[in-house]
Amino acid sequence: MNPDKAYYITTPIYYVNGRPHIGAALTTTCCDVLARFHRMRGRRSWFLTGTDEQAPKVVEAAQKAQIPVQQFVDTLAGEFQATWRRLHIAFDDFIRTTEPRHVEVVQEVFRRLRDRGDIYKGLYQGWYCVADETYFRDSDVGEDHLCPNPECRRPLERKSEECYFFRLSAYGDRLRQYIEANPEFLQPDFRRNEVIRFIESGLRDMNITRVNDGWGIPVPDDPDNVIYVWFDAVINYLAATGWPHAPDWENLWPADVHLVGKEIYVRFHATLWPAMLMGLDLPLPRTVYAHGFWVDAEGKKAGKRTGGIPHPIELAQEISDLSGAPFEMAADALRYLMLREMVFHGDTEYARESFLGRYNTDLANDLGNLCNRAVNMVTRYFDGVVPTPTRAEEEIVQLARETAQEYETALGEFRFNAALEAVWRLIGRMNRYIEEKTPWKQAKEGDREELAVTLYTCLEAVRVAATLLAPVMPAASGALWRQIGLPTTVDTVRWEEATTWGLLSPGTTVPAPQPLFPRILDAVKPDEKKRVSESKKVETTDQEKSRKEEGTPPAATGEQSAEAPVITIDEFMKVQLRVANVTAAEPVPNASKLLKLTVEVGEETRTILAGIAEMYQPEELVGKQVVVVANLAPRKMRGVESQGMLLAADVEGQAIIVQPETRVPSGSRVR
RNA sequence: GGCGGGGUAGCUCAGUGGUCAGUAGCGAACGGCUCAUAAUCGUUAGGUCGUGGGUUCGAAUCCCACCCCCGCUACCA
Repeated sequence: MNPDKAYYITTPIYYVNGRPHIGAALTTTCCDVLARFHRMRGRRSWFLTGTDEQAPKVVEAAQKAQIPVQQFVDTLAGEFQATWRRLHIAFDDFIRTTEPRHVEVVQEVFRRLRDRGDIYKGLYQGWYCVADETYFRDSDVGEDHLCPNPECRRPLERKSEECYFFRLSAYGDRLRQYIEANPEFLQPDFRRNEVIRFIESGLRDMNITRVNDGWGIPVPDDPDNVIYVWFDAVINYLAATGWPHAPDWENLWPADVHLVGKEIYVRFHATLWPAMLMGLDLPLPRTVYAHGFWVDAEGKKAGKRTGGIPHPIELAQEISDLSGAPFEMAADALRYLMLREMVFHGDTEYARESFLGRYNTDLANDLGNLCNRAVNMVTRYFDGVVPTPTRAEEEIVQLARETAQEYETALGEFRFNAALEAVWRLIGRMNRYIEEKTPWKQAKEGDREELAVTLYTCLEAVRVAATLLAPVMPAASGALWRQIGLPTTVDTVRWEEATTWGLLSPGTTVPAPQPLFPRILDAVKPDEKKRVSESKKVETTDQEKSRKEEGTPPAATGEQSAEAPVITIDEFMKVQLRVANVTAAEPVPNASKLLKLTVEVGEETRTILAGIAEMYQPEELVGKQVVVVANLAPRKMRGVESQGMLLAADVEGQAIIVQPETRVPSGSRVR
């Protein structure tokens, strides 16, 4: 193995269509923690993050904001970097897909794969959704030519064009073999199974270019086309190493970890990207790990109150405001809280009360107060000078050593919460230790020798805890070290300091004790006005191709009013709405949402399919009057032709049918 | 419907055949202590381990069926 090979870890590159959100903050913080951890252990580590700026959606967002595209992406890329800095994220490199170094490598990859026949030109016909950046086959698109994604439903563009395909279909077998031979490659385990099943279902060649409309990376020797966003995006991991010309690119590649959210895992990071690398004859990343999302309590038991999920900086600011802690400490608190609350492999409910509550219990009460009471007693009983212990408390020394081991193991398995729990077991033990030793009695009884042992042990334990926590809370660890009189900083700290007992020198002077994490006094009561009335699931990861949000930066959390275009009365009158009587209704086989209705529209009998099975029983519909679109082109679904469309109100995804206020003749025109 | 994940103490979860299900965290109750940020420590909370079968000397843990929840996906024209 290359002895100069760095520990290379990446986040996905984030879309610059809005500000960073807490999901991106989670991914990025996790990477930062791992990078810091490995650095602390003496291995060179290299942490890459960046922004994805080549997408058509970016152009859209810029236009909407009425800002030149380049300026738009510059601003947002700057905002990402600023956000990460404020959250103490020490990335080593920040790649932007508009940078020449990225563009050149994308084109080089394209050339190489084309030369070996893995990229070929073909004809693509289909519907394209700009918002989702996805093509749909004819069979997926209805007569209205709206995006089939139920949460998008924007108008599609018809595209019939020559474009390039990546021969993904050729890599299924090799991928499977590789995945099965390398259990570390895809994690967690159950995700690996999903990938294998996805591959078994048959990989299709992927269309990877589109017509050049002035934004995007031109196809080499064919500048009328630009490279499609996914193909482009994943290459950033390689581009940042300097491949293929930089002499030391192999000191970075292959990546040790690609950490991504689960939504971009199966199709892109676990299949497309590895297949591309195979085509380039490059080694695959050692591990690709998918984590889950934050979700809110929507759909859970009624009465559970939660708000929306705020932006990370705002959340840190709120913690700072409520507690009185400086922003840097609050930012570290947020880092801790995210990692401690997250069940990393799965989805986790975000609850404001839970975050703030844990701030108090874990950080203020357990850790902060432990440090405070220890330092306070040193000040009170030893004039602020670290006493000389006559012996070591073997049990505590042993526990500290075990804690470090557990922490190390857990981080190696991406179990951030378990790593932190281990540290808190040490902290909890120390609070108990103080109760057992009752140093205030030792002081009163003049047992200076035992008192020295007790307090020194406490300070040492705080030192070890601070060291273990340094990757997670770099600023807070610094504050803890300062509080016990040490000059240690996150830049100089080494892992061995966590596994070596007794590094704090007796005679050291400690500063006057101060609460590091001041308690939040009214955390229990949710702050009503702060609560953003919100809905649904708040996604949280990385580069969400499926993101529904508009590309505007502000924290506007309201519903996306899909600003309908104004139409004329003539246009409206093209739509023939008529009252119909439902004469029969039955479920459609193999469809959970569809009902097949037989309706009479005047003299005419029609079959209409409606997606209302979740709200209505067939029998309760018979005899009802409904409103249908009578002149809609027929469309087959589940093998049944629907001759019209039933009108229904969309209430959070549930369909409520529209009826005349009193009974009217069947066939009556509605307008 | 297909594929995947899950249903364990009030809440969040550990726990993949065997001392009576967890030393778990939060919340709650009671008690102790006073160095400390109304902090901390102790005790308590007696939960049909979703339901019904089966395998086994023995299952929360294996098998089958069913119910419910979540994710991806197909179907709401």
